[in-house]
Order: sequence, then structure tokens, then C-alpha cells
Amino acid sequence: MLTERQLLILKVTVDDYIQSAQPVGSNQLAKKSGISFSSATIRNEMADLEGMGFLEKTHTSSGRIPSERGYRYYVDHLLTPRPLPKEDIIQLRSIFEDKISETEEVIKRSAMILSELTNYTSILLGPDVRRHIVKKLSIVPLTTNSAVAIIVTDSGHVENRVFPIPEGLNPSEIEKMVNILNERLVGVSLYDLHTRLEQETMMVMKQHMERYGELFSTFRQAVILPREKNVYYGGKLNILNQPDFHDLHKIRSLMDVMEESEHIPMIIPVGNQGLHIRIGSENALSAMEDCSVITVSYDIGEEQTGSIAIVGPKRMDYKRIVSLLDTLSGDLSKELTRIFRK
Amino acid sequence: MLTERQLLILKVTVDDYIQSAQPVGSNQLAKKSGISFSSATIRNEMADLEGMGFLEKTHTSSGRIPSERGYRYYVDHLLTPRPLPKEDIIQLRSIFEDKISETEEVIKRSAMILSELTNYTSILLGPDVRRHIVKKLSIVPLTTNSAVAIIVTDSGHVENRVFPIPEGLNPSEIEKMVNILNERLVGVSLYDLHTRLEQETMMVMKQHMERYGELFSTFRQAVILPREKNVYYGGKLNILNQPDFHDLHKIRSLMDVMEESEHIPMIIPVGNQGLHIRIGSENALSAMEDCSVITVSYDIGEEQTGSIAIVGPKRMDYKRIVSLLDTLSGDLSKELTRIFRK
DNA sequence: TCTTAGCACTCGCACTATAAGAGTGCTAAC
DNA sequence: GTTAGCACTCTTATAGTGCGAGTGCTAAGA
Repeated sequence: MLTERQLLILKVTVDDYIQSAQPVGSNQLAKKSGISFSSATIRNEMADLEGMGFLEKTHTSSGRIPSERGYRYYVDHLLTPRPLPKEDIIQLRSIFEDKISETEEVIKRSAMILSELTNYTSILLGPDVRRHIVKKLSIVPLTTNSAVAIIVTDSGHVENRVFPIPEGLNPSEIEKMVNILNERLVGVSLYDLHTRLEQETMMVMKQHMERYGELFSTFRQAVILPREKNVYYGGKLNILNQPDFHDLHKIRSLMDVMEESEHIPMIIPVGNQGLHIRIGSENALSAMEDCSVITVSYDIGEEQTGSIAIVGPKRMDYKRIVSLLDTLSGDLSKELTRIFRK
Repeated sequence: MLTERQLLILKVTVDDYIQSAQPVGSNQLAKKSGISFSSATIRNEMADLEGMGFLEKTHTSSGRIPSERGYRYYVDHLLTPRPLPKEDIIQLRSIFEDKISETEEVIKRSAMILSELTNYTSILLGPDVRRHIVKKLSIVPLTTNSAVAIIVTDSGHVENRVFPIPEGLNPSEIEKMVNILNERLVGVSLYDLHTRLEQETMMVMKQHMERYGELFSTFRQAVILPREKNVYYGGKLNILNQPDFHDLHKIRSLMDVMEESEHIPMIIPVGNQGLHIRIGSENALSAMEDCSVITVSYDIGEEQTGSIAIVGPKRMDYKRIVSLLDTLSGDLSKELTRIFRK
């Protein structure tokens, strides 16, 4: 329903605004190469585009800026992904250059490099630790009444927590317990660990081993307490660089929202496969109504997935970010699957 | 050299400015209870105080604000610590209410509560992990050529890292190695672990156990790689609430500086015992020239120490913060020593 | 000699007026 | 259908004005 010329004008307008952050005027556009009609024509077309809701004016006699609908159309129909420049590729590859063998480290690095490359904020979600499989459990006594519980998963992830133990339990008893735990719980996912531990506790209690039951139950409590999420940030402060954000209150609430881990699922919907772009009020959180978020998933092996998100202004360099995320998602999947398989 | 009246005026001026963030005028001061002389007299005294460098004007006909020297004098001579209000004490005590048995958790909570209580940014340094003593070493094989190294210290702290192992090492060989490691390295501080591991590697190599030597040496490398510092923050975003900070660039560089762990020793000088106040340009970092930093140390047992710092504007509520930190330092020392001893 | 009332003076700030500039919408001619 | 021309709108920058808060100084009073 949009004419060729309207498409061209919309595209150039969005591109220009993304680049300059200034409302785009008809004269300015007419000067661009690739535009072979006069500013008056452009004015007419722009008025039409505004009528259709793709552009808006900041005030009566200003140039135009893209509306959310305009960005959406741009993203859906006018985005011509171009190959990444060499420098970007080199930078991205540098994430993997020193063969780190820990998933967590690779993700951390990705978050950092990505934010440097984009000047936006990056949020990376690691794979769901709860789906990892218990490789080994151990209990290391610290004092007469405390010990540290350690769970190693098949991914090399280590969970640990100090917990109280019944007074006067001797080391060989603990060892016996640990053996029972390992016999029965190795191979179980962290997700199932809680219920399984409950069953084991019942079992032990039934056999009238009260003291062990107590140990089991505190061990269980220690193990289920929520640990920090595996969310990694890069360039949290980059928001402060964006000319689009100047209102301290908005910045504050945006930063607040991003740090709060309970909001993360609202920013990055879980289970979203592939690349997604959420523009302005398309985001679930009102604090992000001036932001665009681009998310992409990556795979580790066949079953596990993680997510990458870039949070920036609506006036985001969509073309570049999409290419970057596409590439990084692929690279990350390959590298993390390699680490995982190895 | 300052008269009683000048002291009084200086004190009231600083107090007022701390509270209102507005330059203090003579009329305004004259109205205060406790002031029994006219605004003209106050004007004269203020002019003197300005001459001596304790006060300054923001412009010719404005009220006065304290100069850095003024704050310094106030802090050194006019600070009458008053007992903490009940609410504050209750809040502080809430840090310890659910008997957490992990140093790290307690410190994290302290950072959080402290920032909520002050509306400033808190930075807490945990005890130097490198001085902790190895309680147990273990190696959990993940695949044929990777394993995770785990070090548990006497404090319950767990360091872990995935590292490559020579292909085809069988579990019993690894177990043997772990036994050797434990026999020889339990009781060594993390600080000494590196050199001690080097010696052990040499020893193993001498006995022509090349494959074990390789394991030892990669284990060593894995273990010395720097892990994140034990620095905990609270209220990083509180800076954005302060009316004193409005320049986005300054805010940005201040936040940058605080996040960068290499700058931490410049913010909190290590080995500083007791309470210290650094005002404006007294701080080592130029990004903090508009800030005041109050630091206090706390003890864990007889040997270990940590630090608490509050970063806020120069117009900081010194009285309150000093009382808070004094109390928290004491409470934290008691609680962490208890956990440590237990 | 110290204190204070009085007063002229200085700025910052908020408000208004004005001019310049960028951009628009509309009309009429091509 | 396109475009030149033009009146119009609105922002931004700059200057001018009045008000208010606050100062410094002077001179009178204690």
C-alpha cells in the first residue's frame, strides 16, 4: 500500500534519524544521494506517511521522526542486513581467542565485548542451570557444627553453600552420608534435586537415622535457596551516553528495572527462539517504553538455550545490531556446544 | 582561633546546608533556635569565616556554602556523634536476623541495607580471600579431557574453575593426585598456594611422573587465574537521587570509576584501620572530587579485616553516616567473627 | 568596642519580547 | 504528478526587565 517512493523516503528518514538523532526535514532529505525529487514532493509524501502513522513531528514546524509504527515497518520490511564490517568480526572473534573452557566466562566476555561494540547495554542469559545434571555432591565439614555443601554439575558449574550440621557428627558419618547422596542423586537434574532430596530424607528418617535426617533436611534447605541468577550484563552505563536519554528519572527507573533480576523475564521472554525486536511500548515494562530491545537465542548442545539481548534507544542501529547478534548467536552456539561436548 | 560564635555559625551553616542543599543566608540562620544575635552580626561573622576559607559563595549575592576546608573543620571539630535512632538500629540488626552462616552473604546484605539506610552508595570489601586456609582440594572430572578444580577454604569460601586434563587419565589416577594435593596443601593459605603448587609440580616431575606433572601444572594455572574480587556494592544507582549530581558526564565517570575494581584501592585505601573521612579533592581519584567517602574497617577474628565505605556528595550527612558505620562495623565484626570461629 | 538597624547594591532567576532559522502546508504554475 | 514560491508556525538564542534574596558597609546605639 506504500508506493516505492514512500518506502524510499521512509527508509531514508529512519536511517538518517538513527544516525543523527535529529528530526529529518524535507530539504535535508532532498540533498541526499538516491533522492531525485524535490523537497516539495518529499513534503507531500512525508505528510502522507505521517497521515498513515509512520512518521511524527515533535512540533508543528519541525522535521519528522519515525513513530513506533514507522520503526516497526522499517524493521519488518526495510531492513537490509548488510555483512558485518571486518573490524566487528575481529572483535567478536576475540571473545573466543583464548580458549576459555568455562561457559560462564565465555558469556561474561560476550556481554562485555557486545556492549563495547554497540555502545548499548547487553544482557546475556546463560543456560538454565536447573537443567544441569548433578555430577558430584560433597560436604566439607568446616567446624563442629557447620559444613559447606558443594554440587558439581556436568557443565562444570559449581554451587556451594555453608549450612549448619548437627553437633558431634563425626567425619566418617558425614562421608557415609555423602556416599548415599552420590549413589542416589548423581545424574539427577538440579531441578529435580529438591524433590529427590525430600524422598531421600523420608527414607533416611524411616530407617530411624534421625541425626542423618536432620543433616539431609538442612542440606536440602541449603541447596534450594535461590542463588544469583545467571544473568550477565555489559555496558550498564552506556545508557548514559545516549543523547536520547537525558531525564535522570527515566534513566534511574530504566536502570533499576534492568538490575532487578525478577524483571529479566519481562525483558527477555523465555523460550523465545530466534531473533526478536521489541520497539518502545511493545516492551512489557513501562520503564522501557523509550527503548528497543533486540533478543536472540543461542544453543548449547541440543537441549539447552540461552539468550542475548541488546537494550538501546528506539533510535537504535537495528541493521548493525541484528547482524551482530546473528553472528554472535551462531558463534556462541558453536563455541559453547564445543565446550559442553568436550 | 575561631571564636565560640564563629564555631556555632559554622556548625549551623554546615548542618543547614547538609539538610537543605541550598546556600545558607544570614537571615535564615538568624531565625534558627540557638542563634541569639542578629543577621547583621551573622553576616560579619560569615564574612570572616569566608575570609578564613571555611565558607564560600556560589555568586556575589548568594548565601554561603561550606568549602572543603569548612567540611574538614566541621568533621574534625564540630561533629557531635549522636546515638542512632531506634529505626536505624532495627534496620541494621535486620542484617543478622536470619542467622546466615556465610560471610559473603552477610556482607552482601550489609551493603544492601546500608545503601537503603543512607541513600548513598555503599562499597564493602570482604576479607582478603588469599589469606584463607585451604581446607580441602578436589578435582571432579567432567569429560575425558576436562575437570573442575575445587578449593574449599576454612571460611567456607569455594573457588572453582574448569581446566583441561591430559587425555586418558583414569579416575583412580586423579584420585591419587587429589590425595597427594590434599596431603601436602591443606593448611596452606591461598596466597602461598601458588608457590607450593610449583614445588609439588617439581617434585612430581622429578619422580618422572610426567602426566601428573602436566595435571599439576594446569591445575596450578587454573587456580591462580584471578577471580572476581570480593567487592560488594549497594545502591549503585543512588547517585542518581542526589540533587548535587546533575551533570551526566560527571555521573558517568563517577559510576565508571566505582565499578572498575582496580580503582577500589584508591577509593578505600587498604590497611586503613578505624574510621576515615575523605572530602572532595582529598580523594585520590579526580572523578570523585565532588564526593566524600567515609570508610571504616571491621575485623574477623584476630587477623582478618574488611572495609566498609560510603560514597556520597560532599554535602553528606556526616553525623549520621559516622554513627551508622561505627555501629555496623562493630556488629559486623562481632557477627563475622562468630561465624568464623564457629 | 561590640552589636545591630538600615540601606544601597549585586546577582540569579523567571518572565517577556524580539529576531533568526528551520521546516511545514498550501497554492499555483509547469 | 511535480515543483517553485511563499506565508505561516514554532523553536532557539539573545537581550531586557523586575523581583527577591542576600550581601557589605555605615552609622547609631548599648
